Amino acid sequence: MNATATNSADSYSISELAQEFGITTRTIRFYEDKGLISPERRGQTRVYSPEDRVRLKLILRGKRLGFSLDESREIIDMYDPAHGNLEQLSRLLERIESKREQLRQQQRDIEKMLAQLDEATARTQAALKEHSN
Amino acid sequence: MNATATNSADSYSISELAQEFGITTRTIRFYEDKGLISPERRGQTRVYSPEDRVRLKLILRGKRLGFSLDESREIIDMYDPAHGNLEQLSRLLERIESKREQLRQQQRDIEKMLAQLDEATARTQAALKEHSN
DNA sequence: GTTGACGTTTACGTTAACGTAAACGTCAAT
DNA sequence: ATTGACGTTTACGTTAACGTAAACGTCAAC
Repeated sequence: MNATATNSADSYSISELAQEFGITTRTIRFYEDKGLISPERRGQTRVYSPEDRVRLKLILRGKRLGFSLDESREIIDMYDPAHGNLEQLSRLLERIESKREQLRQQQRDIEKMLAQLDEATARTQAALKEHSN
Repeated sequence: MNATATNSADSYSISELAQEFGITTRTIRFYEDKGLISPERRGQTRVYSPEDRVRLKLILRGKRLGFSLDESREIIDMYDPAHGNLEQLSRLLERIESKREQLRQQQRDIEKMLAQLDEATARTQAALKEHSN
């Protein structure tokens, strides 16, 4: 009943993660190629930490919002300890605010679309009533 | 001061729409190729109606939400008079509800991302304070 | 009458995000 | 010792959504 049967610490195999998130192992390796995840190696085999899992989660969440991998990478980079100098830090703040604005735009878009769908539902149900003549 | 200087009714040229929405004319023609817009022709020239403009708006809104052109087409199709038979109508209702669920998922994703960005802001500001030593 | 702004079609090029296949290693089970 | 499940690398293929260039028509302006 344990997801990491043979592993001592919290770690995952590539196929475990693939199955959990409904993606292929090829996809996960592709993300590694693009520098989004860097799992450890036990010999030649990839071993994923809980942090790696979180990164995957963030990537897929970004995907659902239509973000590119580069954009997701940006968001992930915003998460870890801002290690830069003062200028880098203020630019980071700007980028964060920029993302925030983008997300707010998406919220507005969603509201409008949901309203449209409400209307569509109404019209369709009306058309259905017409059919019951 | 009129957007449709030489036109009698409400209509737009391809470059007017391109400029208004910040896209290229090539993009608009591409959407036409894909069957998302079907402007009239005055001779060989495309003439866009207000309805065409709305369609464009919906497409671009979909884009901002990461929807493919096919998905946007679906949403647009949901808007016009549901002309089908009873079975088609109920399937339409299902598709609408499906889209609605997808949008709700996006709302949740956005909430979580915004929370992450809040944390990121806090950490970055903390790092900035460290710098003022 | 030619220049320039705007339009057209046709077609090849490009980038992102994987899919898919080949060819191979490894280890547990039969 | 061979089968099967899982892992690896390398590499070519694919789809979506345009970009870009070529080659041309049209119409008002100079």
